[in-house]
Amino acid sequence: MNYWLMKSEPHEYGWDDLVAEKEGIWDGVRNHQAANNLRAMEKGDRALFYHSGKGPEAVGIVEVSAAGLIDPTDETGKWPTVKVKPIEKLAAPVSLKAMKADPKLADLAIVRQSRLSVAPVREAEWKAILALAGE
DNA sequence: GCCAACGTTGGC
DNA sequence: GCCAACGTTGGC
Repeated sequence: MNYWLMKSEPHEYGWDDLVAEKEGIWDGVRNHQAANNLRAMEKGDRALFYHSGKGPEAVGIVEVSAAGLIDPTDETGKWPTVKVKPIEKLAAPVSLKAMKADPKLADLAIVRQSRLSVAPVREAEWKAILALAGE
């Protein structure tokens, strides 16, 4: 089981949109580092759903429901994607500020490189974030 | 193949 | 709205 963090602008595609759809496809990634992370995902992996922009915070947990897909919006047929489904909304959202303030999360990929839209999360980091969420 | 210029993303 | 970080493009 691997853990990830997936970032989205809530105005473009937010947690509520995913819940309404029941399953979402994570298309539109055109960044090699993020794409490599998408390729490394396996069905059953868990990811934090993170809202970027104003008041950036992790809001929910999703599960990878299909992995190893090709982005249907990609004309070249090369960029990867996955499908995710919502598991649960966090009891309390975890702000980027709170993550940055936690010494256990000092090496978190998203803290170190804010522009990465799909980032790995270590198991210890995952647990630390859930603790911050009051889970 | 290097590097400067430019564009985009995302936090503040 | 600004700026830092990063990626991409294009001239040489």
